[in-house]
Amino acid sequence: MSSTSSPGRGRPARLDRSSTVDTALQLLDSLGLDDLTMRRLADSLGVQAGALYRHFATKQDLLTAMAERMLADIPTPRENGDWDELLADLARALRTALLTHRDGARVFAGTHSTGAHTLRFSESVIGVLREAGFTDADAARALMAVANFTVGHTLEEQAALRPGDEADADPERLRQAVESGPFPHLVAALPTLTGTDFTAHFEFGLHLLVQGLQALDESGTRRGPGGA
Amino acid sequence: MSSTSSPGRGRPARLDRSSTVDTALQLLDSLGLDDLTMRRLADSLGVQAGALYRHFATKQDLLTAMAERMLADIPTPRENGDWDELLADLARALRTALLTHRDGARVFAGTHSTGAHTLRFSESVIGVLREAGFTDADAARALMAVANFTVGHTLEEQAALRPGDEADADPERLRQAVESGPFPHLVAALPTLTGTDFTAHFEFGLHLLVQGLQALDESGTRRGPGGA
DNA sequence: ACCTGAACACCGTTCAAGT
DNA sequence: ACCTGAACACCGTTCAAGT
Repeated sequence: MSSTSSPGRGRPARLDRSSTVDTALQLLDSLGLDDLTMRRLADSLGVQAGALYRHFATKQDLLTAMAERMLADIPTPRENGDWDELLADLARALRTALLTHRDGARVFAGTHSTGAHTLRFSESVIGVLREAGFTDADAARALMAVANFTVGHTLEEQAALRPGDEADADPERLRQAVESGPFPHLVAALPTLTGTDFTAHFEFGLHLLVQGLQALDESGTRRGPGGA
Repeated sequence: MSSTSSPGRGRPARLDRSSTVDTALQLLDSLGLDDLTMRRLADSLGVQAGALYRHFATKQDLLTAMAERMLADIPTPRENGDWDELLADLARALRTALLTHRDGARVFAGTHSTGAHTLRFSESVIGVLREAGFTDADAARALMAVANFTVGHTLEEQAALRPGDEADADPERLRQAVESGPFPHLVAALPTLTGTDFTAHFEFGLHLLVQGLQALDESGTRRGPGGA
């Protein structure tokens, strides 16, 4: 809204990290990660490619800043609420954040931001779990499990929605391969495997993880009934 | 052992897909994915880069064949045994297969093989679950959840073990970022988060997924006690 | 201080021509 | 049939020189 730069219009553009990341994310959406080059980004900014290196040490540094930016809008969890719903909402917010940009999961998976947004997300997940009574170690490992599942899932989801024109070169090749071999169980599962309700797939896996944590909670914490 | 090619020795090497994939995987281990180029692979095979395109349509095609090969040694599950242990063993075998090659998870995540080894793995997972009484759809979604978690985890594991010299530029930067901000929960979780017992991390997440499936099994199947 | 111009050392891929 | 040689259209990154 009140951005100080109008990238791509005026010729003698002055760069800064923030508006460069903005433009890079727009370019990511229109070109995809494979075609997002330092030279094309420089063009979009009205600048020579070398100029980018005053602000980002490497392309990897740029990608890390883009990944960090992607998590900017993930909200902090409510103060009240059950831990299992708060945790699920954080996982959903992460998936949504990655889905917001083309190849978002691939950018995120290829980087390791230690920026404020990324840390705030981790703090939220671990906070929800520690305040629910989980061990420091269990909270940390639950964060990793949920984040790794979410990234893995979204990587698949965005890969499945990528190619050619409308939907499916992949499902058809898979179907043919499965049906021409000794894979009876796969044949039965094929309708679901090639289905495109990725939200349902994600919710299934997320539910398993949350259920697993509930089992751990009950076996470890020894709560009396009706505890406030 | 009885390989028909001696890549890198004789000059007028004849190429074929199988031995080219062998050499590519060796090169992957020594150079890493970012430095594995068609030209370097061609050099290793004593051939010009263009010659590779008689056997692989694109580099992506080569990478898919490499991913497929990585799963070659994953065994079929025993006929007897509890479904939860069989499932966990398949997940462990997938992680091990990806860990066997440098950047293995990155290669695998970037491809979509429909080859025999990949299909056999999927068939095994779905078979274990369907024979345990799970729905076709639940078995399919459980496969996706377990595979996505395993790939996501191994991506992180191999990324953490990559860089510079021995261990940690990353953990130190993370520690400093966490401790210089308002992240009390993260501080408490930091020892576990920066810990290097990736097997323990993996087993934790895997346990959550299996527990979740057990809960689903019990709520859905309505088993009497002691059923054989 | 920040950007340009130009270069360095590469890429994936294609394709006529050789054998 | 399969590979060579050479090219095409690019890359990420560096750095003296300009302003």
